[in-house]
Amino acid sequence: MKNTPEKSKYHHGDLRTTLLTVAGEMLKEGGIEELSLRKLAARVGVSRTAPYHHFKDKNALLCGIAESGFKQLHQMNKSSFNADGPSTKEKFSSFIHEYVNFAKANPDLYELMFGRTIWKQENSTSELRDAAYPCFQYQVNMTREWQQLKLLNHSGEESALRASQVLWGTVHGIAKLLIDGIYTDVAHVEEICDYAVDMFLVH
Amino acid sequence: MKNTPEKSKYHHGDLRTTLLTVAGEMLKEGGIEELSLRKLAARVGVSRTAPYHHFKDKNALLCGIAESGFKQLHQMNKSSFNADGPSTKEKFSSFIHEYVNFAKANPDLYELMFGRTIWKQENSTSELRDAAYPCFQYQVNMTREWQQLKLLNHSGEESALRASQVLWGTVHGIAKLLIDGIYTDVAHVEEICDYAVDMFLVH
DNA sequence: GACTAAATATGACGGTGTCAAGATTGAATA
DNA sequence: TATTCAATCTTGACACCGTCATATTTAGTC
Repeated sequence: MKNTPEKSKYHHGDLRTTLLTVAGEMLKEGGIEELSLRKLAARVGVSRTAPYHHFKDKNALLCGIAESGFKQLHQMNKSSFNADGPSTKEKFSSFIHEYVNFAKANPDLYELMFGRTIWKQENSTSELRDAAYPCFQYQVNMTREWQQLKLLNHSGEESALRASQVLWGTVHGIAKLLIDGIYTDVAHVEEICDYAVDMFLVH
Repeated sequence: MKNTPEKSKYHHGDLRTTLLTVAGEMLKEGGIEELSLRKLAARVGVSRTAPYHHFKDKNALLCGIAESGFKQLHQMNKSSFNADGPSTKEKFSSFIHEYVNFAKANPDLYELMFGRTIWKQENSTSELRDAAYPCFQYQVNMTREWQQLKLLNHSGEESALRASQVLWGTVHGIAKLLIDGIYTDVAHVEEICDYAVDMFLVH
């Protein structure tokens, strides 16, 4: 029975999900550079090559981790945007803050999700793309609404796609500079985000 | 004589700079993942451990490459900002475009310069920081001037540092999303930059 | 010419991802 | 129930990698 998530005897029975879970833990503990297939296998208590029956290679495993990250991020955006209480302007501010804080709270996961390791040279799994693209698209949709409500500073012809690319670029850039250790004053993240919000809002 | 850059007989005589040059070439050709100390040594025609007499470890070599990258970037910003012809508004636009295009033209170098490999966990050389920090500071100075000329959209108390962090975040984020293969429509870079400029300018 | 320190080379170690081939197991079939 | 079979797991091996300890060669100085 595949559906008993309890540990079987010799055939692990649930290796795939276990690998993803433990790999996620290792990522959180020691960063991507501490995550090797061999250590992972050892920690799960399985031989070095056992993971290869569930993931084509290391890249596929990383894609699997990133995939769940995008689902998380997408969910976060949705529940924030669909909240009842706050005004649209507040929701825009929330998006900026929550996005950056997501990256700040899960630095290594975020690094993996948006790193070239996964995206460059056809490395991305189709499952990963199926999780990531809707997440990207949702950001465009949010931006379209903000734009239609005349919230965003801009002159000339409007484009939800372009505006979204700029907004996303901004939060992504701030997050990256923070995560990678270039913005060293982690304490001031909220101030930076507030300032970004203010620079984008029409006054 | 140290100052003869011609190839000596057995003692290379100029290994340090040669290593930096060739490593830069390899970076451009095959990306950071193709750049190993062993391949580099082989290509230069020297034993595997010879580089260790000129760089403490691989990280120090990478810092050396990044260092020259920051000097390039700094120089680019300076000459653009000090140009005689264009208006201040045009210079602001130039900064955005040139920054992103620098990253686009030297993707692997840029990746290295701002990657966690170099910056995380005390990896950065003091020489690297001496090249990078003035480059960062210059961006703050440019931003201060744009701010004083009331070019940038914003309400409330102004901060050159915060504004610069947001602007830098934006160009960095756009560059990264581009480089890492997430923005796949490389052809539209200029449009995205134009849109960013428009969103930041006061109207 | 002898000496010293810098520069280079060789050998070795532990680590990595991954492939090929064999062993074990659970489930379906006969 | 007995047999077969495919999925799963293990062992062994290979080619890389960064880096250390050690030996060798060379360039410059007294």
